[in-house]
Amino acid sequence: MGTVQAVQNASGTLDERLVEMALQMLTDHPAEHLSLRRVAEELGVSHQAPYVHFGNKRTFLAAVAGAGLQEAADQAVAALAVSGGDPVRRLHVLMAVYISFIRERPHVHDLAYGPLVNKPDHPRLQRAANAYWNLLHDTVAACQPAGIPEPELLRRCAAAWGTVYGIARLGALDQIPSSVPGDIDSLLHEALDTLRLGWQASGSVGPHR
Amino acid sequence: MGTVQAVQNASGTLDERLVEMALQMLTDHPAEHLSLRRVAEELGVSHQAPYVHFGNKRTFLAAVAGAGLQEAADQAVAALAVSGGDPVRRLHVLMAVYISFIRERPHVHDLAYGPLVNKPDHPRLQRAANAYWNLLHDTVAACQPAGIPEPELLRRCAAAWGTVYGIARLGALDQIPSSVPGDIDSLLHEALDTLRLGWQASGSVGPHR
DNA sequence: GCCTTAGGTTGACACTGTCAACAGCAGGCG
DNA sequence: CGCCTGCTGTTGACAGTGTCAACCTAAGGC
Repeated sequence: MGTVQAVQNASGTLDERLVEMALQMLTDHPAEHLSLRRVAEELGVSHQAPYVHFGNKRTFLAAVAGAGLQEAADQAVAALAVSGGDPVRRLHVLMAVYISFIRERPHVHDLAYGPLVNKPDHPRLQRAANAYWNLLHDTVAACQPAGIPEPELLRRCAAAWGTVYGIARLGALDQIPSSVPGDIDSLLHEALDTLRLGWQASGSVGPHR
Repeated sequence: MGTVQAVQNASGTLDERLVEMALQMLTDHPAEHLSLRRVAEELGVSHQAPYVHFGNKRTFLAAVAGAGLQEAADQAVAALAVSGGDPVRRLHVLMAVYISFIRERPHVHDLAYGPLVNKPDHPRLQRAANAYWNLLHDTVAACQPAGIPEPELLRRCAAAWGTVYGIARLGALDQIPSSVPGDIDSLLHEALDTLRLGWQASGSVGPHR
């Protein structure tokens, strides 16, 4: 059944279809349980087909991660495009999109930022990761006081990313004890606000608006 | 060679030795690449021995994660025991120990809090995770104003954990762009201080000292 | 003395990633 | 035209994996 539908949906070169199929499989199962052979079989090609195009599993997974991450970055861009001009609001929008990425496609996120692949494994992953980071950089920058030095800005980007990443991932992994009240979303936005308040309190001026 | 040394180091019941051997192997390689058969072989027993005691790989890994996490929790207790009475300092000590756990035994940490195992998979993991959380809870609590309601305290624990976890893990995975200046440690302590400042600014009173 | 049971072994199975060899088929060039 | 070269893909094999089933063996209880 799955095979038939997959074969019907034949468009683009084989390597693109392989990546797309893997991405589709990642909605249900984590990357650790993804088998090159099953991806090929689902597409009705031989078990060696992925190997022809990508050389080894790691490279293939990196290509899949790159495609998935680029998709997420595109969604973020789209969301930012309709979110008005207020910098703080834009930051929350970006983070909300990132969180929903982690929640809705956890296996893709884990793959892209996990230990299974490295950014140099495939140029596509490298590009997508850069795109996402630049998005974060620009959005955080708009929330900072005018004269903030670039090094400090970069450190705040990393801190904001780490905070959101950490809480969202712990939540997605169901590691936050059930005794903690409220949902992950509110926890996240609260933490982000706390971080901004802390910056304000420690740094020179308030947020730039 | 490895086998000989391992067999010489024969003490305790077989299930304990299996866990210890797996823990030892996790210093070099991630849990994904850990094979039940190689653990058994290294101990000079049959490939089915782990299966006799733990039933399946998941349960075995959960037992390994429990042992490793308990070890880390013990280290944290030891560090707190000699860190004086200042609550803020104690929080930083706890986080420093946690960070060094992530950095020095990343595969054990990833196993314990990653998707490969769940807490219910083995009582030992459940216990160790609870122990660590309680440690965090008490240490964070001591930094809060006297009358803070328990729900808010729990949320702050989760936020602090998520922040440290996120930054430390991104760092351990080498995901923080090299353009970000400074080392991960300073980034972490800074983020933790920023968080505390934010709590101070938002919450009613300052930290309890 | 026999039976039960826990601890451990052997052998098999399906599945995985990867390697090697081969097949069709396009295009370039004599 | 004939040949050759490279790309795209296949088939077959190999070692390694988790797991299942059957067997063995030694200790302890009745």
